[in-house]
Amino acid sequence: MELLTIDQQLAIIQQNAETFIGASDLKEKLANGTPLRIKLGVDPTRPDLTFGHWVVFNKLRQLQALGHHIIFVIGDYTTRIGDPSGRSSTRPVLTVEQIEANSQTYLDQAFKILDPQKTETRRNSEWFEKMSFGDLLSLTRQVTVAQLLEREDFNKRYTSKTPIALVEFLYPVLQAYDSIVLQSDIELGGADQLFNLCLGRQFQKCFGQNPQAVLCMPLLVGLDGVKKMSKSFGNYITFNDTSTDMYGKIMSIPDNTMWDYFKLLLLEPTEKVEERKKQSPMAMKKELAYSVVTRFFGESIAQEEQKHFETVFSHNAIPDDMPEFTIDHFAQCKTWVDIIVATNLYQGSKKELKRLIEQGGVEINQERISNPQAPAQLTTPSIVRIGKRLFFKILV
RNA sequence: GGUGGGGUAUCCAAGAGGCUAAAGGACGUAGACUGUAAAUCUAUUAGGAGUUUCCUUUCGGGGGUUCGAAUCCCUCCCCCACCA
Repeated sequence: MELLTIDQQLAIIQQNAETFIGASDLKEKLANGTPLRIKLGVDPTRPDLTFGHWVVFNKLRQLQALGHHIIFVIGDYTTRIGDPSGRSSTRPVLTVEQIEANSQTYLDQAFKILDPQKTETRRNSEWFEKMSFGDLLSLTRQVTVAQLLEREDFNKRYTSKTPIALVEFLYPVLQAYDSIVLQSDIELGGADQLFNLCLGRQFQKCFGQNPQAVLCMPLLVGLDGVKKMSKSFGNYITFNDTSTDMYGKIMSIPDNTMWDYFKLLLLEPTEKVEERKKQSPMAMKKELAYSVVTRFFGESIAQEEQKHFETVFSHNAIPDDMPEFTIDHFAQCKTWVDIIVATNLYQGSKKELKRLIEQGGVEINQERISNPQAPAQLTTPSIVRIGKRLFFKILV
């Protein structure tokens, strides 16, 4: 890696990036030869990391491979405010306990991609707990309200008369302060973080530091193929999904969105992706799903999932493996609805289930049932299929 | 602090005493067609039951008027705008 020229390094840094600011500062620093301090902050607002995070983590790994020092910041303190980026309303507040629990799982999950040996982990409560009000005042002096209102999300909310809490204005200020504390040379983030990251740059200048470069990665499009992948839209894949879900979710994305996944998640070069666009989309998507599952679970599980997918969806057949449930008090369960509910394998209300049956969404031993009231004939082990993908076996 | 306008299901949004479990979208789910893609069409979208009907919960919270309230009255909470 020492053999790479500065320009080559810059090229790697910028690969796939949506925005890159501060190249000239960075060149100087690279010329010095000391490893750069790379900061990525994540707010533990939810229990799981999504593939959206994967995009940024990939970049961290790339930078790490160049010999730079990465700092993974858990925004446990900033989460108490709630990042307003891209939001149309104030975030709900989390309890300190929830934040702590999320922080823990974030770390566990992040190291599925990042190398724990080479990552410095920090929590920003470390410095914000100690920060004085005076410190905060001197920070807030450096930003103007006009500047904040120029941000698209704030602007929209302001003009549409949606409330903006004062703390939300403070959020970017705190995030920027992180950069000062950590003396970061590059801050990484999603494209929606542009403002926050730039503010860090601005603040570092105010405090006499050499300003950080800003590196925004594109936002990964979600499973719906329209909106960015996000927990709040429910269009996401998490690091903690089962292999089956991971494979299945990828197969359900619209064709046009899979190219981004190849590029941003698997880091395939553009030429290769262009080549893929000429191939059968179905085959390509299977490759994508296969590679992703391999990445998280290994090759043999990926093979299983591929087989499972082909059995269930391509051949519309019954999979080999499925949960089994023994029903010992059959006498009390007169209908299929009762039996299915008794298994606890179906999430949802009874009413929903009845509706599903009426609409032809439930099969018993490959036979569609249509009357939720009809008594169940349960004399032999039966295979229940609900919707397209939920299978289980009832033993007597 | 003053004046005015608001809070309806996951979201947007109608309704202004009974026909309202609450129009219409969006999202979601299931089915058809397919490649678990897109597009399109259909159904459905509070919970429970003895299921062509009944019960419970729901229109910001609480209380009241009425045979009957999302709709009227009282009170509390919250939001928005304009003026200061």
